[in-house]
Amino acid sequence: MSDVRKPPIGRPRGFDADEALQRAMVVFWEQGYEGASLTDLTGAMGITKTSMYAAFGNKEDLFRKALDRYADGPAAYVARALALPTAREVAAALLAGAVAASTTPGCPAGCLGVQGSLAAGEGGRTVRDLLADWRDQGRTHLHDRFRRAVDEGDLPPDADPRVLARYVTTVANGIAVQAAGGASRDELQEVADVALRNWP
Amino acid sequence: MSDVRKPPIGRPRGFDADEALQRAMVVFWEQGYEGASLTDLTGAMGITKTSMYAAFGNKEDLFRKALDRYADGPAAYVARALALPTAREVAAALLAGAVAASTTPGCPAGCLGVQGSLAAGEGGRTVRDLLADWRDQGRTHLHDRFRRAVDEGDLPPDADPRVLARYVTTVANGIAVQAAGGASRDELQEVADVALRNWP
DNA sequence: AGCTCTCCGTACCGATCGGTACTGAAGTCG
DNA sequence: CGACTTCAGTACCGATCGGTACGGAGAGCT
Repeated sequence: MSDVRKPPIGRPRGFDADEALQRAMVVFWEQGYEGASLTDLTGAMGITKTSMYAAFGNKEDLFRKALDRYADGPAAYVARALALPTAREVAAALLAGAVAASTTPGCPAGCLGVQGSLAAGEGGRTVRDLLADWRDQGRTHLHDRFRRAVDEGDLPPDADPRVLARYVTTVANGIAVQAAGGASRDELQEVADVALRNWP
Repeated sequence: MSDVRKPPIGRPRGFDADEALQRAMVVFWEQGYEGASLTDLTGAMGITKTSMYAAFGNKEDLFRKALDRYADGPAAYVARALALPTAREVAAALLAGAVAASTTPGCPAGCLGVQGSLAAGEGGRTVRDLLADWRDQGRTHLHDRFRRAVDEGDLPPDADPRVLARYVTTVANGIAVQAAGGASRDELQEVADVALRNWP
């Protein structure tokens, strides 16, 4: 913590760590945490195991960093949606973002935060809980946003921001599952539209 | 196929195959297909690997049989819901059933058909596709049921049974993900209620 | 009894898992 | 240049993966 910038002594690394992390994220996204072997990961990253361990720690650390990158990249729509002026716009943008992110051509179908690890064996419990916390954090932010909307009169006073946040999150999660099963972008956008027809 | 009943020659098996399959189903439900090792499975089943292979084939066959059992057991609410007289009752029973099955005390949280395998490595693709087909089959049945409801005048003529079926399925899948993340039965039932507030 | 067939426990198979030690090359400094 | 440091590749680690060969034990039949 004393010196955040360390002088580049020695041979500099011969690969782009950002690019490598991006590739790793895609592999985790497609195959899940347990389903992605180090061979799969390093193969896609274009580096050897040694380089991966030196640069990222271990498999679990790599997944954490990949999840951070996912949050800042494909899942950045969440933060953008939360900043919109009305609760209805927030909900609509969140679901539209989930549909878009889960059906982006060239990217794996679905959501890393869901299919990265839903059920896991002994070794994958930590990551499973990490993802559960990650999803729950998104739901909590939405809850806070909807509570504010009630305070501001944007949502009617009898609206329950807790249940609404859980509802929107549930639909978004369901969209991810549907996308993983092959549903198309248009089909899922129709679902998102239906889900908001009853907005208070 | 010529003789469906084969005489019980030789030593009869010393364990209850139904009970063993039930235990295996629970392990798959809790840990997913790839996350459940043969050691986990046979340990919970109370038999050895040899007995398992003799009685069920291999791991993939065991999963198939466990999924069948899941469909006839915890997921039997689907067939019951489809037989209800009105589309609204069908949808409500389906979501309530998903909530109940995903939050049954003493059973793993969530739905085997979802968390059994959403994303998988090389070896788990077959099972992943099997589950995707399984989910899609449920959606198709719901689609048929809603189309019939439109024909019968139970649903308004402008209702789109395809989108409605996809919507209900999506919410049900989302409920499973939420349950896997620790959501309670009451919270999810509230979500199910909200999801049906706009029913046509 | 004696035969036959199956069950079930052990011990083992090659492959792969995540992770590491070691080596030689290659870049950056004095 | 020469010292230093980190790179990347190979070869390997013990553990575990799904799956099997084998052999003694036990139950049903004649």
